[in-house]
Amino acid sequence: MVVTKSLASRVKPARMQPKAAAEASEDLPPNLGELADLLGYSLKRAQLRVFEDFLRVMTPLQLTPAQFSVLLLIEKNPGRNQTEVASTLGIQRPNFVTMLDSLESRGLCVRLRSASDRRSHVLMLTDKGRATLMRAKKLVAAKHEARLSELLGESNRVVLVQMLAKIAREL
Amino acid sequence: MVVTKSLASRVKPARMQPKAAAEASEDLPPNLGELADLLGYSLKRAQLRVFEDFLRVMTPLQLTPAQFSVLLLIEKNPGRNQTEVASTLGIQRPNFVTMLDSLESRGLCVRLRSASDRRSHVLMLTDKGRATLMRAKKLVAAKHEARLSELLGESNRVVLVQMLAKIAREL
DNA sequence: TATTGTTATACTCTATAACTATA
DNA sequence: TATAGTTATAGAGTATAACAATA
Repeated sequence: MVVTKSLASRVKPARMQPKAAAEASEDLPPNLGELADLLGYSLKRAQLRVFEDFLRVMTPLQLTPAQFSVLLLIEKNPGRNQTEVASTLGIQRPNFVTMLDSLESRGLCVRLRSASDRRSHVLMLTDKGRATLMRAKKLVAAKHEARLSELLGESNRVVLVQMLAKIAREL
Repeated sequence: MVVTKSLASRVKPARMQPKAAAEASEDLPPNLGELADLLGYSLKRAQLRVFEDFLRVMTPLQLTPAQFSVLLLIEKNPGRNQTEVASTLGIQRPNFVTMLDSLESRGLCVRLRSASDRRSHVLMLTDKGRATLMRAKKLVAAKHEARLSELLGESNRVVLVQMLAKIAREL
């Protein structure tokens, strides 16, 4: 690639690359350089890849990672209200309303008026929600986490999760 | 995020969970349960935390992680066109236009018409771009990556990056 | 007065189709 | 015909203010 002189003169030339000596870099993909050592960069790329694989595996059940986490949390903590579940997952309460609308309209969970505090909605899984979640867990374990375990080795996978949890907790 | 930091940092997460979480913890935060073992979950939470820290450290230079990665890639691979840089970073070409508009309007980089193919724009850093990037690198190394290294230990930090890169590459 | 769920809204990211100018 | 950069646009995800019902 040659640069027109009048335009190029506006910037300091970063060492003219000899056309023939441009060797590998002319037709090969760009070099990541220091980007490859940046934790945030590999973290983001890995997260996108993992979510992509999660969605692929979960296609038959049509559950996003966020929806799956909501169902898991309600199952483990039945009777909690929207504020509690949302804040545990780092979801803003207004945004959680739409998420719940979706899950409830699919018959996976219900909002029940609390008798002790009539402002709050107690969250519970339906039978269908429990059944769907059980199928989802099996899919995730058998096709998603298993694939990661195969790629990294199970002990490394566990170490990885613990390091990530530590970052989320303590950074 | 409603994660209590000071307390959580002192407590090693117990792998054993009480059988019925609902009864015992009416006033405690909900139990994450199986969520804590899901790689995708800790991956996402860690990624948000790391980007948050990056933005905090980068406040004086007003560079997002994405903008920083673009500047790094242009510095390392001067003379590449928009399509090459964007696709290397996993950015859609239409979205890259706005990003470049922003960086170019701040005088950090320039688009030059290629003489060999007048359709494409060759990307280069300006002097200001190089200076800003150098300051940014120093901030990231001294305040951001150093903090992660302190948290995990440098050798663990390197291992973590390599595992994440492997996921991004091979999953 | 404070809190729960909700509505409205806005801003960022991301994804796709289609246009233009070049090849 | 195909490609590079661009425009327009639409869909997620996320953040904040404010309101009604309830405490």
